Amino acid sequence: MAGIDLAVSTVIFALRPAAEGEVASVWIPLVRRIAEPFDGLWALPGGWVTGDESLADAASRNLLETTALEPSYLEQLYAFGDVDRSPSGRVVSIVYWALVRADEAARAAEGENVRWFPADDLPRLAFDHNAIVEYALWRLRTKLEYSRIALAFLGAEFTLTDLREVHEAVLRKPLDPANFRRQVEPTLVPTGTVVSGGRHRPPRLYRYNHSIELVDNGPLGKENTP
Amino acid sequence: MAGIDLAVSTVIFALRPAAEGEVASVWIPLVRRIAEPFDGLWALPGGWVTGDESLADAASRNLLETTALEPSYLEQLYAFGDVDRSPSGRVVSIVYWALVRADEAARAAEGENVRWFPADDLPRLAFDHNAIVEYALWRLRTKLEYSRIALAFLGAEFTLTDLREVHEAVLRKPLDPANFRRQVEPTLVPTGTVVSGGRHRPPRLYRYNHSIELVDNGPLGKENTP
DNA sequence: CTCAGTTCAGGTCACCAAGACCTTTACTGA
DNA sequence: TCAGTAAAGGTCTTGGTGACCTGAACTGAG
Repeated sequence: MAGIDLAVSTVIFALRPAAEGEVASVWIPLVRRIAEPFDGLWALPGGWVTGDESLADAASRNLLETTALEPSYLEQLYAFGDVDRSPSGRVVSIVYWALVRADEAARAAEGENVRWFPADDLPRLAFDHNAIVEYALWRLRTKLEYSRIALAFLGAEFTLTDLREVHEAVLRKPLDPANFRRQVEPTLVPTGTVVSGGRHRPPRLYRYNHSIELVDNGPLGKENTP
Repeated sequence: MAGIDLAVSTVIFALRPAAEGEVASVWIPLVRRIAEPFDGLWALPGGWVTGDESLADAASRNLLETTALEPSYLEQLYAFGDVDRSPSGRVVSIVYWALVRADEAARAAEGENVRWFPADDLPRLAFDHNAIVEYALWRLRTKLEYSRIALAFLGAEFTLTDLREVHEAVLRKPLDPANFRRQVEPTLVPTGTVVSGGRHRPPRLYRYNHSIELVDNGPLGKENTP
């Protein structure tokens, strides 16, 4: 056990709104490494685990420090521990994945050392981080189909079209509005109000149904923060 | 990061064959702790991660050393890292779960310090190991329904009844033989031979269909050893 | 040799969820 | 007032599932 360093990293997903006739898509923030190894390359935000915080706390803290983001959903992804994944010594990384709302994402100061990238078109990253993002994306897409994590991308109230566009952005394919409604409406509560202003029939606003679990993580349940 | 110890533990599942009119059930081997903390209590087999082996290798090695078992399936379960989970200091445990065949399980020398327990009726265990086993059981049962891990409990050739009994043991409920056949038969290859000797129509023997993936772990894929 | 007992193998039927597609509703802006 | 647009709500078909039934194939008792 001697000589093994323990790190946490987080794959942070946010939606970049549709850019004029486009569809929205999934983006992630990366930080530029300013030291060896992989000096100059982009990498997942992360850092070392301190002795007095849980793994999830360490992930949240690092995320706040490096990108100023607070996630609306946070879940452990996987522990990566191959012997040769870091040229500078043995590092085991506990990786988390997080979802942030669009308004939250705007707070992430872009700059010299923090930049957003489209999740499925990344440059070469430091360490094994390309593979990690690929796996995180797979988890996000898989989980979207059997749980309700899409809500973590949205605010407290939203229309069915908002929610459908989140699904379409993550899954990268159009969904039938009528069928989508049938599937998700039973898990939501209408607020009673509608959104007027569009050149069409005004959509209803919905809210979470808190009596239905957001995701089913089995006995682990309560780690997330939705 | 100073002062954090990194351990691996494994939840090992095996089936105990039906005992006279009973149904088979899931059992796990535990080791008795012979030092503080929790001296005398039962715990999951595990140990420290050395600097020159991957996490999965460390799990396999510890499993072989403490219980003489070699799993037919091995997958990472979760990284447990709460601050107070060990009274003797900060320990982060990467936990794996494994499946072993019945013939393999017989090799696990029961003795003063290794004993098998029924998975859903355990005594109080050391550390947070009760919660860990509960989560591992949930994963096993969940995964059984959407993948083909049940095959890891069986040998190379088996009847549909063998396979169905594995499912019934894990899920703790009887399954309709006809419906079960319809669901799994397309994923198997008949060997052409039958088993005679029973007081009934002789069942066919089947084999894996290697052209179909055992489980879908996405881009992580190849970590297991089925 | 025959038959009762047992499980395997293969089918039917009703039901439900999902996808494709259509109609009506309700609003805005020209 | 009307054209355009998306919401809301429906129908129809299909595929998968659970419940259940029938015949096939074997063994062992009488």
